Amino acid sequence: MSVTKAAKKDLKEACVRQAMKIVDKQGLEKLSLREVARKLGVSHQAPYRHFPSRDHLLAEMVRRAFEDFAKFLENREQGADAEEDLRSMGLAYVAYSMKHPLYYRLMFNTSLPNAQDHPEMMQKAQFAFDMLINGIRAVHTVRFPDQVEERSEKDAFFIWSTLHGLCSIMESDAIDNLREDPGGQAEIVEAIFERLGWAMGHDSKLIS
Amino acid sequence: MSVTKAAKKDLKEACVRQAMKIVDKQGLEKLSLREVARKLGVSHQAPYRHFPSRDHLLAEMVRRAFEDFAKFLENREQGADAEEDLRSMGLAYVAYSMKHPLYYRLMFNTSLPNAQDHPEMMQKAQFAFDMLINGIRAVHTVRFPDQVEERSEKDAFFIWSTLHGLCSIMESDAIDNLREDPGGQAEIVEAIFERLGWAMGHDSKLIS
DNA sequence: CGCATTATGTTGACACTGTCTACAAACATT
DNA sequence: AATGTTTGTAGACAGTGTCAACATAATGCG
Repeated sequence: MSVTKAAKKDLKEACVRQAMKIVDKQGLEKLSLREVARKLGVSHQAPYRHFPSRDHLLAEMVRRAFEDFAKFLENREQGADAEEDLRSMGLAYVAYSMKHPLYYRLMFNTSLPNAQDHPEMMQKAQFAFDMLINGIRAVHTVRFPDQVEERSEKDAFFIWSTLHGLCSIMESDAIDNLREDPGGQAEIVEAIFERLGWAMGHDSKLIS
Repeated sequence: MSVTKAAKKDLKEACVRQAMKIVDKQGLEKLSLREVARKLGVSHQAPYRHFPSRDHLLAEMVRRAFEDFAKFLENREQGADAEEDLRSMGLAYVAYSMKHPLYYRLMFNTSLPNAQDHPEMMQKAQFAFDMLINGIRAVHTVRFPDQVEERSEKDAFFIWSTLHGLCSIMESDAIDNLREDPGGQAEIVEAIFERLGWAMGHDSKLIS
């Protein structure tokens, strides 16, 4: 059996791959170390030689998900200007959460008991967040050159909050359950990006 | 033992209360029907006379959380005008998530395998969402009287996304972990509400 | 090479969990 | 009081994470 062979070669790698496959097919709840071992044709204790506990396997999966996520964001098609490019990154964010909903949940919905016990994981998360901040800085450098640092971080949390909320809500089917006129998540996504643009482009001197 | 007495009186009620207590103290993961029964001094099968499965107990807890949440939103201090009142509701939303983080997770982060199997729960969720939409309608009736229906639902999803994302992110300690200058979630909350206001108050005739 | 140390995998056990079945007690209704 | 229904109990089964003791394969060193 090829799987078993792969396991013999590098069980740690095989465990992670198999765990990802299980999460992808059966959801996070059904993931168990014992089933990973079973599917790989090894004893139920074999994975423990490579992961001190179930949470450590989880953390490694989250780390990879962040890595994959960041790579996906980087490979987006670049926009014409900074603003277009930021929008493109936002759309890529949402696209990823819809393409890999379980990886997305892995990253943002998995409550690791103590996240700071897994620093490599946090580092990848930080990297993804920095991508967002840099995109925003690029926009503000053009639009509000004298307020770049003042605005960027706050805008980053604002945009991230909105996108994360949107993705979480979309994944829960809440949109179709709560709307009177269901269908068309795309319509909602478009409306939200429109409003994000309004909030970002706001120049306080114009209105208040 | 008073707990046992209470259990004898109405075991179903006692189960829910005890389960809430456990979730509050030990987190969602540590919640088990058997421990609920143990703490109540009954056999491990007794709760099954009142809940067909663990998920049904979960669903009942979520239902109550939504009820409690809606009540909390209703009891906010009313704002002077519609706009102030909507802001007050948003702040109450965030305040609740910080005051009862585990109930909040119960509502929005608990992945019930099949949510539509628990209609009473969904109904309470719908009720809470309707409160938000009505608050927004009140604002638009004043501000954009000719676009109320056109804007309200989309704004509702926008605001909800942002608030939900904000609460999720705050609960995960990500803010303090990702910021260079940690501390002061309040600062972030304020910035986000400011931007929500910008996006809401936007009149397309003014800018584009 | 051969031996010793280490890394890796196996087996069995323990304490948990949710849930099924079979039984007993308590209660209500006729 | 007899009967049937609701409610709680006891035991079993399959599943889980994890610990301890053992076996084997790989590695490095004399």
